[in-house]
Amino acid sequence: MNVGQVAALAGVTVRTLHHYDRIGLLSPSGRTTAGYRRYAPSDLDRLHQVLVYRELGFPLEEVATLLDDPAADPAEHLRRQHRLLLDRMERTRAMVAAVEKEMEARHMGISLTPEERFELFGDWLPEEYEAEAEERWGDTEAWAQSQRRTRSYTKEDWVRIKAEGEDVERRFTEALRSGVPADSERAMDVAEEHRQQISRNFYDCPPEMHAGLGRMYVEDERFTAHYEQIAPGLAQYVSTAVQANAARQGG
Amino acid sequence: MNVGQVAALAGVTVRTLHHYDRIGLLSPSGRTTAGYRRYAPSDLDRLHQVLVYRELGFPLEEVATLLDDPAADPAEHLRRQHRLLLDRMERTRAMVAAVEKEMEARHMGISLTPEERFELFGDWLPEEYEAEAEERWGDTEAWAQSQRRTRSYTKEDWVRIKAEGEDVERRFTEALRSGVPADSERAMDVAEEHRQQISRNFYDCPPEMHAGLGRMYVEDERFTAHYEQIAPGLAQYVSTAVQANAARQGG
DNA sequence: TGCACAGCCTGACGTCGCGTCAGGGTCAAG
DNA sequence: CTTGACCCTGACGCGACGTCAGGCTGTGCA
Repeated sequence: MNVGQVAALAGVTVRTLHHYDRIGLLSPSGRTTAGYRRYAPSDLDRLHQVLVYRELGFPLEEVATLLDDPAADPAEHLRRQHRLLLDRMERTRAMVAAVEKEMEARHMGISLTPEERFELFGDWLPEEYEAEAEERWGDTEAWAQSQRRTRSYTKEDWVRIKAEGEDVERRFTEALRSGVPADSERAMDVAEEHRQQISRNFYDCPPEMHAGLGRMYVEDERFTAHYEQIAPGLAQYVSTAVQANAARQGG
Repeated sequence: MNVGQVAALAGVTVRTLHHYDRIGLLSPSGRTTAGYRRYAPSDLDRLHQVLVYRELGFPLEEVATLLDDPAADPAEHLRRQHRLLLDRMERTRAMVAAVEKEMEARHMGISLTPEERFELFGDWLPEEYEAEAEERWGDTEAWAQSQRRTRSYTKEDWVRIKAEGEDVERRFTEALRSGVPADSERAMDVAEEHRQQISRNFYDCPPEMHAGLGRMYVEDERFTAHYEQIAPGLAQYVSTAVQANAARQGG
């Protein structure tokens, strides 16, 4: 195969293949008399490995050493790639969760701290941080207030949305107080309205995601506190109702 | 906050913040009399957005236009980031599946075509490809043979592993022929041995992953053909047994 | 009070992984 | 035998920083 064909097959440019040849990462196993690069099947195998490692963020030089390691059989590469991909999955899942948390925080008018927001970036060393935090950045409450002030809301929208939210919370509280079980139809109906309210006012929130929020209400103290402040036991109640409703929707 | 503090918090280098200042992507809202950069809370918010978009692969200039768009409120950024992260999840999931497929192909001695391997890279246009494939790359069987020949196995290991695999397949076939249900204990036990064999000889294969392989046996004609060639109905039988065994393990 | 040392500043050059010409040879179809 | 698609080798450019160099600032402690 010629460069152009390989490039088309692999989804890279010809220039990329030239580059890989130049730096010795992937040299075609043959040339025509005219100097055309000719790629053999084994070259394609190697190119594939290169692209996977590249996608995983390895610098090309390191890819070369990995692939040129005579003690590494193909299965080892596959295992490593598999492991790294699972790592990426986990990282992405965590980022999705973080974005959803932020969305929900906005929804509830809670302000996350900068530390929480940056938690996913860099190799976070909590113990190193904890001690220095106060000294370095002083009064955290001032920060939080500042955060709150700098948020940009259209006043009237905010008022309406807030009223809607409080209405749902009030109905949850009533249900809780009158002893209606959290997985009852009544509670689930309020949960469903909660979900639709989020979808209308903030972001598309399918049942599965709503269930994730429900879990967060009991797992994250910030959100737990918001509900517990309204009525003791409300966090767990809302959490259960929301998850039950999601299960009902799911089938 | 000074640059160093912001850098530590966000997990980037000071140089990166200098760079973002220089290109106008993120200029601190203040300076001390000595010229020190002073970052306000709102600067941190922006930095966070920058890092998320950067992580998602946006060039910095585009990040700037996104963030400077006056018509885009914070919620819109969150929604976009959420969508893009879900896309990435899906892509990663597909790559994991591809690697697992490749591992299993090796396990069974099946050779995937280069097209299959590259399927995930570049925006794959199958219809454009289909027609030209034969003309451009000729006899696919020759390719496949070549692939097979270029694989590097230690002969004796390969013989042993192959014998083990055939043993399990034989026991599956016997179970099928004697009318034992695929979700019976006997069939599941063979499935479990199948799983452990993979784990020993090829790659760590937890029950969940094994279940994924089971699904592939009926969904991918290449693997279906392998089993159907041994005995009609074996592909579905193995698939069911493997998934039943995974369910048994899982709880 | 002085000074050591961590932290900040602004150039300026280097690196990595290519993109993008420029200038010129090759090959299959018509 | 020409036309147009495809190939070659430089060579320069670019994005997103890394990495000094040379010099100013801020602070803990002797």
